[in-house]
Amino acid sequence: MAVIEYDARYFSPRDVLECGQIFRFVPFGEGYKVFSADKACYVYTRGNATFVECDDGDYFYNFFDLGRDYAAITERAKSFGVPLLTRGASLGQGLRLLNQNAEEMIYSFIISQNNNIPRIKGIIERICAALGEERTFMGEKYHAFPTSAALAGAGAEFFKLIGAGYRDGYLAATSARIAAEGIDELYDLSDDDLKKALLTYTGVGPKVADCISLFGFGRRACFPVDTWIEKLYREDFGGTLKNRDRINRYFCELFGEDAGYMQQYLFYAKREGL
DNA sequence: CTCCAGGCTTTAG
DNA sequence: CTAAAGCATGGA
Repeated sequence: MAVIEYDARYFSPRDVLECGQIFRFVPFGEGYKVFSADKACYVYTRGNATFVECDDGDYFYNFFDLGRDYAAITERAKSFGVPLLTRGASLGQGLRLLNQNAEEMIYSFIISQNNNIPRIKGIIERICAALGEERTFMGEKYHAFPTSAALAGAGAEFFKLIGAGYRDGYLAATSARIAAEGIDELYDLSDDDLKKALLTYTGVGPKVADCISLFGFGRRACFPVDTWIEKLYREDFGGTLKNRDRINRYFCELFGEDAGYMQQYLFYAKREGL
């Protein structure tokens, strides 16, 4: 069992997990058990340090983005002089952007559309329980996120049955395509070309493509615009645009290379009612 | 009852 | 090109 230790000021399990970038985690012990692809870890804060216990230290070091300096990122966030962003970067100082499995992100965010986080978590949990390979971590069983082949084999009826709603067809079509083609060619594309490519998958629109790029491909310049961002755009930035693609362009130009981090601080701040 | 949730597809103008 | 209807589900 590998154990990673990190400065808790810039690594808060709660902030990292409860900000909507990941849907597979459960409260456990002093912190949480977190599941990604076919792996698991136990993350908790004790004193001034946050610990990650797992079987694959390299995977979770990268997963939690521990090679990156978030002191610099929060400082840059505060430099814009936007009250909501400053509050988000201050109270959400322990937030980090995760580097998650790309295929898991594709399916998870297709499910997320026009949906709420508790229900998204439930749908994903039922999919994993039914189709994911069984594994063991810390003496307890869990299920890996299913392969695209397993998802494709289940078909639309299965997704309907476990409560995915109208997204059943999207999941069936996209899993069938990925099971047949794979996604290897996506990794080398530029940000713009990756987004265009993602938009060709059934059930993936602009917002979902940005989430997949940001959380699944490490494209930190992406800025997903959802209902919360649209609201804070109006209320905290005095924005008047209505088209989400234009709002996306506005924020990307404003924040540049690390727009994705700023998006998370803003999303966090708005949802926490800061 | 209506409204909303990390929106997308389809159709109409 | 933009605008709007339709879409499943569950909680507030």
